[in-house]
Amino acid sequence: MSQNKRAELIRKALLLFYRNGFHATGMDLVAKETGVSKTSIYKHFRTKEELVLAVLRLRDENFRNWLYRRMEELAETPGDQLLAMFDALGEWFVEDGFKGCMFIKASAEFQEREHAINVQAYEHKRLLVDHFEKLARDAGLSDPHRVARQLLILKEGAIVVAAMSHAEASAAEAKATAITLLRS
Amino acid sequence: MSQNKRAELIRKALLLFYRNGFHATGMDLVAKETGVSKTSIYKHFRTKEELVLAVLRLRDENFRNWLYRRMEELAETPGDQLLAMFDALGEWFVEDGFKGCMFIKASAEFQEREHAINVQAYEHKRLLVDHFEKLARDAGLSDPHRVARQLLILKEGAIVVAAMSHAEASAAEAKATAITLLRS
DNA sequence: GATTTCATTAACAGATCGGTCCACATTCAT
DNA sequence: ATGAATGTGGACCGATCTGTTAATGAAATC
Repeated sequence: MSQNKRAELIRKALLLFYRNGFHATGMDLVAKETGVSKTSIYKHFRTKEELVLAVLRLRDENFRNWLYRRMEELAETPGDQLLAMFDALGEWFVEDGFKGCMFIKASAEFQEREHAINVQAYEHKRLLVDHFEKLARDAGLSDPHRVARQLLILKEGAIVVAAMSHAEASAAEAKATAITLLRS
Repeated sequence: MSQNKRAELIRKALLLFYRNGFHATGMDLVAKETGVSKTSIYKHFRTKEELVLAVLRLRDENFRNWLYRRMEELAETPGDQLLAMFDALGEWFVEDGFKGCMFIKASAEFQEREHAINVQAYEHKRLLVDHFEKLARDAGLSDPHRVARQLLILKEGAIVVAAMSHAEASAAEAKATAITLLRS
């Protein structure tokens, strides 16, 4: 299997897991939908868990790249970029395939805290917070670490509310909260 | 099976589903751990889904009762009670069995938005928002509905962050955000 | 062109899934 | 005591789960 086909397999598996959930998506379905036989899949991933981890790595890369780029496109200064994150999220919420945060869902399905999947999901959030903190520091805010974590809470909350109730408004509400936060 | 045993079954099933997840907890395990045979379980619940729904009803009742009572115990005025919610959440986060929000996890595992389980999870959040809104109105805040939804976002975000990283600090961070919000 | 190598596939394990059937134990009215 | 009714548990059902094996096809090397 070429590197291309491997990447394509991960890409398609991501869509399946995102749409149907991890436990609810069997490897037979993955094989059928990707057109790659189970034997070939298991040649490259020793277990389903390894495939899930590869999918989460791809998701982390895609999501952070998209979010960071969109934040830069929507605002100039670091402070405005932090606020623009919620505009970017609002765009995501109204996309057709939006189904909430894949890492929250992964964390919900694999509960043991030591589990590699949970560790990776947490790593994704840590990278986000680090980025927020850098922006907050560049914006000259007094407690960048604290602000970054508060913004993470607002982001996660907005995603959860949007996923459960199709309430695109949650992005705007979280942004309004962030504005009062950054002005305080 | 008496009404008592039925309630006991739901109570024990709740712990299993909360700890292990819904799909990952089979009915055989439920039978084994509750000491009730599958035949008896299926006499009272036609499907696993019905049992899950009963569990979520119990969880909704328990959680809201606990939260509302704790908010009242911790603060006198409606405005302070809204803030005290985050102190109550902080107490929850450090409890031994804390594993995040059961409704977020249910919603993550049963994705179809029309699914009865999702509808019920959303109903839980709606009842919370209604309560927040009532308190916000009693506190004389200018836009109670908006504030209530912003507080919901903060609550969900704090829970998600706490569940993924054992960061009890998230309750305090969310509270600090809420304070700036209510003062603005 | 023969042979080695590798990838792919269908079929198959063994376990577990949600859900059912049946034989039996218990209770109750007669 | 006896018959009907009810509740219970363990064995069982087909489907599906993750993961493997054996046979096949194609491509590459000599």
